[in-house]
Amino acid sequence: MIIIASMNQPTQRDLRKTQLLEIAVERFAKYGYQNTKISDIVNQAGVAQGTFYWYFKSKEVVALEIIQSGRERLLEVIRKGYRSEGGSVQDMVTGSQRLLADIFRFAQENRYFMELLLTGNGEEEAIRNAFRETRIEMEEAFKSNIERAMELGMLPDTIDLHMRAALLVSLIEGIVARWLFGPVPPNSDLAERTVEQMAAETVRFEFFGLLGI
Amino acid sequence: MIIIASMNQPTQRDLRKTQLLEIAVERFAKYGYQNTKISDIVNQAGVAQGTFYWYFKSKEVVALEIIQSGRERLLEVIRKGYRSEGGSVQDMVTGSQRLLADIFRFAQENRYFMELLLTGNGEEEAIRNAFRETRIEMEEAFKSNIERAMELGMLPDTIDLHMRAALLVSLIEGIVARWLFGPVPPNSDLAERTVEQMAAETVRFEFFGLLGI
Amino acid sequence: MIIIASMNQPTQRDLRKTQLLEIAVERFAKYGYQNTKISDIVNQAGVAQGTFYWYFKSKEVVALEIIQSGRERLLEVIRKGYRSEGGSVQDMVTGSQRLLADIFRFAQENRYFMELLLTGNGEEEAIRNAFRETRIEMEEAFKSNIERAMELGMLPDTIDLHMRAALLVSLIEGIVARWLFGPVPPNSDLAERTVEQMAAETVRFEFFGLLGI
Amino acid sequence: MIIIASMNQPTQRDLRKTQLLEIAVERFAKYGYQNTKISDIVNQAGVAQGTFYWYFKSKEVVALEIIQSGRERLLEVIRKGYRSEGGSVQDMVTGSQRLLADIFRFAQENRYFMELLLTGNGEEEAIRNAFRETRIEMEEAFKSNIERAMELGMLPDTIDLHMRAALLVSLIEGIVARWLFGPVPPNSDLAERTVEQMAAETVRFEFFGLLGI
DNA sequence: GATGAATGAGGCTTCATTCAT
DNA sequence: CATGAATGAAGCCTCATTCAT
Repeated sequence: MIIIASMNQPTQRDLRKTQLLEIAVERFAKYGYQNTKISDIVNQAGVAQGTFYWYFKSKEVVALEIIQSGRERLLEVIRKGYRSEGGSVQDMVTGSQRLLADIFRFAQENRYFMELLLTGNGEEEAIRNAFRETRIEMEEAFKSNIERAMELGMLPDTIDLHMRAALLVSLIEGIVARWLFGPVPPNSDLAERTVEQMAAETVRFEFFGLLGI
Repeated sequence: MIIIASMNQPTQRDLRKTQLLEIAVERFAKYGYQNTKISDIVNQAGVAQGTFYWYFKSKEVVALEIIQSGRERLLEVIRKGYRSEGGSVQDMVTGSQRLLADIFRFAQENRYFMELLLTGNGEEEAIRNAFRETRIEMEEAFKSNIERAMELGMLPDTIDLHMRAALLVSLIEGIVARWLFGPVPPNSDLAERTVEQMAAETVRFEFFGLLGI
Repeated sequence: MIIIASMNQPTQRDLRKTQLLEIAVERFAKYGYQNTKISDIVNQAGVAQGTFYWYFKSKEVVALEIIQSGRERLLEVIRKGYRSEGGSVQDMVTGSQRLLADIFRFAQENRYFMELLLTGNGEEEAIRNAFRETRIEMEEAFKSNIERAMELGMLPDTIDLHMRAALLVSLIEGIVARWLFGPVPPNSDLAERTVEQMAAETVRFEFFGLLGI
Repeated sequence: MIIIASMNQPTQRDLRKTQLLEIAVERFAKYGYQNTKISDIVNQAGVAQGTFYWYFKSKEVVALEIIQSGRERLLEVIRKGYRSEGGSVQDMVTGSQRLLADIFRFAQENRYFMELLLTGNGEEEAIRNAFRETRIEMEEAFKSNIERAMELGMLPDTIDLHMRAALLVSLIEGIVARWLFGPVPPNSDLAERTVEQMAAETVRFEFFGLLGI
């Protein structure tokens, strides 16, 4: 779901633009950027080829608009994440679980954007960079959360900050990707899980590892 | 390094084929499958365009050969991994650390293949599938290791098997990708780590999570 | 300056049409007919794309209107040129100089039209023809002037009429083009000349050539 | 006629390239750069569209190659022009007539290139510039010839150097254009003239003007 | 084995023109 | 009168693949 900022009624123009963006993000995610032809998009939208260019300067800028919009919304979810000031370990776990649930929910509601973000690659330089930056910002957001927890003495310093952030984001990105887009082994039931189950199991691994309680 | 099976001396033909494969895997990884033109490959190799087609039926089969060769070698590394029959938790951790180190070393020595495997996407159906299958096989290999450990009572059953395997492979894939290919935040020192450091820190997170010893 | 024929006050409609014509002639001259997009014209005029088609049936007719209007005014200047009946050589030179000055002045005041006329080419058939015809009419006007002078015995018949007319018009067209639109060599001071200087020097060459007095 | 530099036998490659260049220059001259489609060129040559791009990077570079090649050959003709050191007026006239004949002959043998050079306009920036530069160089070549003659006292200094050069080149360019490409008035016999006639009549006007001997 | 010229389908984009409001 | 969204034909160029030599 892509939202066009506007105070009140979306105009006819907004609607058409949104339609094209949604078709684009879906096809980019499903078939890849390069395998998505402008003609595919406009055919699905039921408009002429030229119409696309009334709304977007080029194929590349559609992709960039999609990323830009998704990036902002995703980072907002993460940043309003941990707000906890001190508290017990249990508080931290609960807070983390809530954050993970928010992220998983966002991913579920923006599955094509997330699929693009997590698996997109091999496209033009500018697009590649937009993705990289988004993922870095995401990692930075988590890193500052972890940093705060370490300063409050809530986390041991057996593993260093950068590594922890990298491990944590790896975990989240990987599990979201598997949950929503696969690849998943034949008889795995991963795809059936709810947001809450995903959050609960992930947070347990996050804090306690394989040996966890 | 791509190896052509042949009983003895590699022939002239093998050498040229290997050269083309190596150039291809590097470019596929660096620029993506679709952004790699046959003309790029042959130019870099210093041969004529037509020569490529003497060695490969099509662009697609080069990719498939690359995946096939890498898949076999990677799975071998993983499968000869845990061999431990029972033993203490410490034994399990040590075994796991050794396995991780093997995987990291393999990734380092086959960085273009790994980059393709972990970040490749958006290419033709057949190639997409080959990657998916490889990653599933990888997850299955880990799953059977975890299963054995759970049967031996070495791991609590607070998290179910599939989820555990998914989380574990997410962790490994994500951290390898960040370590070798990025994206990595500006002042992260991740890229400088040795195989052994990576293995030690990852295994700690694997077993004990963020709160780990 | 393009003038729309109308008995009294120019209406709002005339003004808008004039504005569009002026923008069009300027851009046609500066960038060429084909490089001038309707969207460029309407953007510069600050109106919508569709508005253009309320005033003109097509892009081509704008060009034709421009040529038509310019052609009439230019020919009028030339035709009211030599009126001299007999007289001395000096009279002829003076008359010719006055005519040249008129032409140069017209060119200065209608520089975009003149640029189009003298350098325009490569556009659609109809437009090409309109230009050709205009230039032929121009040459015919000069030819009849020369003819009269030859009949009156004021010019020797060493060079034939057609050739003389062609040479004369070549001279005028070429020098106007260089004076107003270039290309002009780096340190040439041609562009700074006034109408009167241009006329004086050109008429001297016209009558006496390189060796002239 | 476009010539590819090569020591001996033109290769198959040279022949094809020459063929495409010749078709291109002809169509550019006849219909204009923008009205010439790559498909027109390749159809006329009887090859596939893609073949064009085996020889030229783009439509623009064909035009530039054409100009470059023509420019060099034209300037060579002009520069080896006046060689006369002093001498009588008659020598100067004779020399000039020979030079004009050379230029006219070149124009006749390279009519499409000349048509492009003299009437081409309205195309892409780079092409426009290439033409401008060529014409400036041409004027410079004439200017240095005139300058020498003035230094030797063979020409009066009633008209200044720049103006003289501009007038002279206007004359030549204009008369060549009319002779070979028109526009020419209905019953003009200009087009039938031989190189020698053209040179004789032009040189007379050049030195003596309308009143000339 | 190897070359490099040739092919041709197909993609992205432009832009004059039309049309409902 | 005016708007601006929509159209669709067409052009340039790319590139995997083929093929004669």
